[in-house]
Order: sequence, then C-alpha cells, then structure tokens
Amino acid sequence: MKDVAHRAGVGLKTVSRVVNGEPGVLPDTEQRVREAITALGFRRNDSARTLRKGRTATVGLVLEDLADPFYGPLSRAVEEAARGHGALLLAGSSDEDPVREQELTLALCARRVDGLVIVPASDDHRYLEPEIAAGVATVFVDRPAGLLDADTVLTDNLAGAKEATAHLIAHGHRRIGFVGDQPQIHTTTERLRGYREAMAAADLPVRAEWTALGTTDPGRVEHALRAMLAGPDPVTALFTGNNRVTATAARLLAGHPRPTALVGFDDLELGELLDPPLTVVAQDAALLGRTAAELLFNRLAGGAAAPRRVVLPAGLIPRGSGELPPHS
Amino acid sequence: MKDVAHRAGVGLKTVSRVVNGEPGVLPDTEQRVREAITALGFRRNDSARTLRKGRTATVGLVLEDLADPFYGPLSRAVEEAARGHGALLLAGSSDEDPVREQELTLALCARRVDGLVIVPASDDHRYLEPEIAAGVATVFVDRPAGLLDADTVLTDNLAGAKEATAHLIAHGHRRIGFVGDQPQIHTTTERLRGYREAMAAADLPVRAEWTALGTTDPGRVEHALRAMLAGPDPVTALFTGNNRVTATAARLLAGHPRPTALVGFDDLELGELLDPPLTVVAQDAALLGRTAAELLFNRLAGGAAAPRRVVLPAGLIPRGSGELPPHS
DNA sequence: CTGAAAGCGCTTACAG
DNA sequence: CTGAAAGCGCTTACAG
Repeated sequence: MKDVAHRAGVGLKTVSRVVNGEPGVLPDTEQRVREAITALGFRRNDSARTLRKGRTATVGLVLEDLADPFYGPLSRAVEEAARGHGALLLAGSSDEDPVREQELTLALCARRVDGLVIVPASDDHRYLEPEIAAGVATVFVDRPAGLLDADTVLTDNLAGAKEATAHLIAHGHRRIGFVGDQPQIHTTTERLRGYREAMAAADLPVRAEWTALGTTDPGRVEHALRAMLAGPDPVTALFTGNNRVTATAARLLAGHPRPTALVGFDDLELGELLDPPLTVVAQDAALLGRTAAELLFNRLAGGAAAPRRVVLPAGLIPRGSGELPPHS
Repeated sequence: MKDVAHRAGVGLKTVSRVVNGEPGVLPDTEQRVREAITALGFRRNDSARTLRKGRTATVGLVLEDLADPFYGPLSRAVEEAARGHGALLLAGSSDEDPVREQELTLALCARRVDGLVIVPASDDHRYLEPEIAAGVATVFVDRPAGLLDADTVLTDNLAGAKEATAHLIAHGHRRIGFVGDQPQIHTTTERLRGYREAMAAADLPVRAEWTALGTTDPGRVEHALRAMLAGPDPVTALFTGNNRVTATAARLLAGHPRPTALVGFDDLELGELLDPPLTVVAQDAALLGRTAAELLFNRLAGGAAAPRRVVLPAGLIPRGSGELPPHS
C-alpha cells in the first residue's frame, strides 16, 4: 500500500479510501491510485485490516468429522450464513476427542474468530469462559455445552427415539435391541433414554444384553448386533442410534437369515432403495446448522443477553424395514 | 501483551519469549510472567503474530459444495495434512459458479492463506497468476486449472469411463446411454470421451439421444433418463457420470418395469445393498485430497520448481447392476 | 479533498 | 538473561 501511495504520489490514507470505496476522492486522484494498484498488482491484506478493525469476519466450525456425510449439510448451512455476513469459515474435526476439540477450538480463538459453532466432543467447556467473556459468540449444536451456559441448538432426540421405539412396539415387537454410539455423547444417552422410556411405557422389560453402546467402528457394531441376534431369545427388532450404526446394521441384516425389523436414527442416502426400504427417524442437519448460525450472528449483532436453547423436531419416516412383523 | 509485561515488570520481548517457549529466560522471571498471563487471562493473538511472521498457517479449500458427500473425505484429508503442519483450514463452496469460485478464492488470498487447494468451477484461472507469483502454493484437484500451469491431482476419468462402458459392452449391451453432469466440467467431458471411445472400440454407434449432459438436479436427470428408456429402441444399459446422477438413476430404475443395467461413476454409501447391488467405477476421494495436500506442502517447503501433475486410478467394482444382461 | 501520526498486537534485529 | 526500537500492512482520529 505504501508502494502504491508512493507511485501514485498520494498519501497512504488516500489509497485506503480508494481501496475501500470511501467517498471524498477526486476522480482524477482515484484514477492515478487505480493505475498504481494495477501496475503493482496490489491486493489489500485483509489480515492486517482485520487486526486493526477488531473483527476478523471469520467463523470457526468444530465438528466431529468433516468426512461424515451427516455434517455436510450442517457445514454448508453455516457457510452460507457466514457468507451472507461477509465472513469466511474456518473448519475442523475433533474426532470425538475432547483434547482435540479443545486444542482446535482454542486455536480458532487465538485466530480471533468472531464466532464459534461447536458440535462438542467434551463434557466440560469452562475453558471457553474467558473467550466468551472476551466477546466470541459461541453456539453449541447437536449436543449441549458442558458446565457452561451458552446458545444451543438441539434435535429432540428423546422424542425421536421414543417414536422409533414405540413404532416397533406398535408393530408387535417385544424384544427390541438398541445399538448406539459412545455413551459419553449426549445424543447417545438421549436416544437410549427414549428407547427405555418407550419400552417402559409399554410395560416391556429391557434386558441388559439388548443395549450396546460404543464406537461406530463397523467391527464393534457388527459384534454387538450378532450377539443380540443370536441365542435362544434373539431380538426381533433393532433401533440403531445413528447413521453409521444404521449402515452397518443394514449390511448385516441384508445377509441375515431371519427378517429383523430396523429403525435407524438419521436418514441415509438411498435408504429408500434398500430391501426392505429403510425406516428412519430423520433430523434436518441443514436446519440445525442454519439455526445455529442465526443465533451466532444474532448475538454478534448485539442481541440476546440470556443464552437461548432451540430444540428442533425429528420425525419418523416409515418405509418398510420398521414395519416388518416379529419373526415367530 | 503490553499489560502482561507491565504487570510482570518485564519488557515486551520477555513475554514473547515465555509465550513462545523460547530459551533464555530465568525461571524466576518466567514465573512472574506466567502469573501475569493467568491473572489477566492473556491469550496470544495469532492474527497479529502471522502478520509479522509472513505466514498465516492457513490453507484455503475451494470446492463445489461442502454438503456433497463426495467432498467430505477429500476435505478431511486436506484438513489432516494441514493439521500435521500446524495449519488451519479455511473452506468454502463455489456452487459450480465461476464467479463465486473467483470471489471466494480471492477472498482467501486476501487473507493471505499460505496455500490453496481448488476444485475448479471456472475454466480460466489466470486471475491467480499474481497470487501464485506472490508465493501462494496452489494445487488443483479433481479437475485441471484453466489457462494456467499449476500442480494438479486428477483421477483417470477417461480410463475409468472406458472401463465402465466396456464392461457393459462385454455383458452384451449395444445401446448404452450416458447421463452426465454439466458439459463445462472437465470430469464430465473426460467421462463422456471414455464412453465414446469404448463404444467406438467395439464398433458401436452412439446416437445423439443416448447422451445427456446437464445439471445434477434430480428433475433434469430423471427427464433425461426417461427419454432414453422410452421409445421403440430404448437403451438397455446406463452409464451415469457422477454420484448424484447415479443416485437418481438408481431411484428411477428401482421403479422401472424393464431391468436396465447400470454402472455409476463414484461409489455410493449402501450401493452394495441395492437390488441389484450397484456396480460402480470408484475413485478414492480421500487419496485425492491427501495427494493434493502433499503437493501443496511440498511446494511450501520450497520443493518442485515445475508444476506436477498426478493422475490416480479409478477402478471398477462389479456388484450386480452392471452385469445385468440386455433385456430382449 | 487529502495526508501525517498513532496504533492494532505481535516479532525481528539489535544492543547491552 | 533482558529490553527498546522498528516494522508487519492496514485503519482511526485528526488536522488542514
């Protein structure tokens, strides 16, 4: 910029005015500045600008895994909102590791992002207190913050899980298995709770061997499923706790001799083309992201003193796999 | 930092030394500085740091759509590489719009990203010449740069498309349709070329109505497919040009009276569970991303004068849909 | 309409 | 072992 000013024979501030389209520059002067800019290939350094301005026009997004298709629409929704506000998106994966979540989040804070959308992996977010106090607008999505009061956007996992389980019960099942993600994840425990409550509401017992929580590693899931499907008294229906578990269950059931009912939490692409077509409880990942971004920019605009909590619905989509009757 | 220095009764540089773990600070002094840091809740501003250092430890990623599952593993691979080099990822979608690609890319450059991984939507990247000259390491992935010589990582779309088409021909098909993405996209034309070459190699004609290019909008794709499947001389097999087109084709064929063979470019989750299981030519999106990131950091490390071009293989995975015989 | 000075929060290059 | 001065590339607050 100094070079441009020198070449155009003007002051630094005049170049700044031209670059930012500020008024009060004679057409003639502006012309000279523009020529110098082109000749020197000048491009404003937005990092420097940002340092002086206070805001970085950057939003940080921390989620479990950028490669997981569930988070694609969520990321895109946050990106669109950011774009609408002239901001860019700094994104990263926590890999469901609390340490990694914190490192990543604090690295984003060190870059002085204006706001943060977090799918938490940890259960203690007090490390963010100074950041939030310093003005970083923070929204938790998909799962609540731990030991921290902050804006949150959730899906009604409890109701969704109840609906899924009640649906299986309504189709005559009494021995229903639940295979979920790791137990420290909020959505896992909520969905497990929904399953239990629906079973209890129908006066059905839940045997210990009918619930299995753990990583979504296909090997682990397959092992858990096989255990439930074996023995003298196998489950006749399965409720799977998220998209990855459901995919593994669908694969296994496709090769299983006994028709077993299946309802999954989260929809899967092509799910309607499976045999039988996949019944799911679906949530709207894009809406989750859009809502989170709205709360974020709302807060950045100076709104909402008290943290807000938004709960979005999940809805059953019956397609066939969840309507199979119990095998005799 | 000034406040910390003041409170600890030391100079600015000493705080800097402590914060960066540089040697040459007495334990006693360090202790005082650390106390001041904690008391004031000081956190280094990495934006200021990068302004002075020259490098921002940030990599920009421009792709078609953050929500498209195809790009998930690619993004994640770039993220992992960036992380390995202490860099963060600034990501955004071009939406297959050349103007948006350029705006986004230049916005990333204005933030002074150290490097750029681009899935191009435009066919003229000369706008990047000054940026590259200024030292922004730039790698194009999935599609080549337009009018610019730069590091590039591609899949062998031509060979993959030939293999897919030859596979259908080997199973007795003579009337094969190709439905692809928009014609300005490099991968579309390469795959179309592979289709044509395989047909020509088998001395089969290609009628104009057997090829249809356009957006991946399900309505458009369905319309094109229906046209090919109708009439007195319908195609007996389909080769679909990417994941989205394949998904629409699988949906349509599932409800179609005549069994029609299908080979898709790109694999789909659950594809093996369809009826018939989906035959595809698969590419490794994660490897695409990993390789691109390698070239990027290689260049940042001062390597490779001449731009490099890496071509990765695509391989046929026969599962059933591509082995259906022609209907009589 | 225009520009010189100060400052955003750090690091670099020196000097002691 | 420690720190004062200058500078990274901009914008802010003034003054003319």
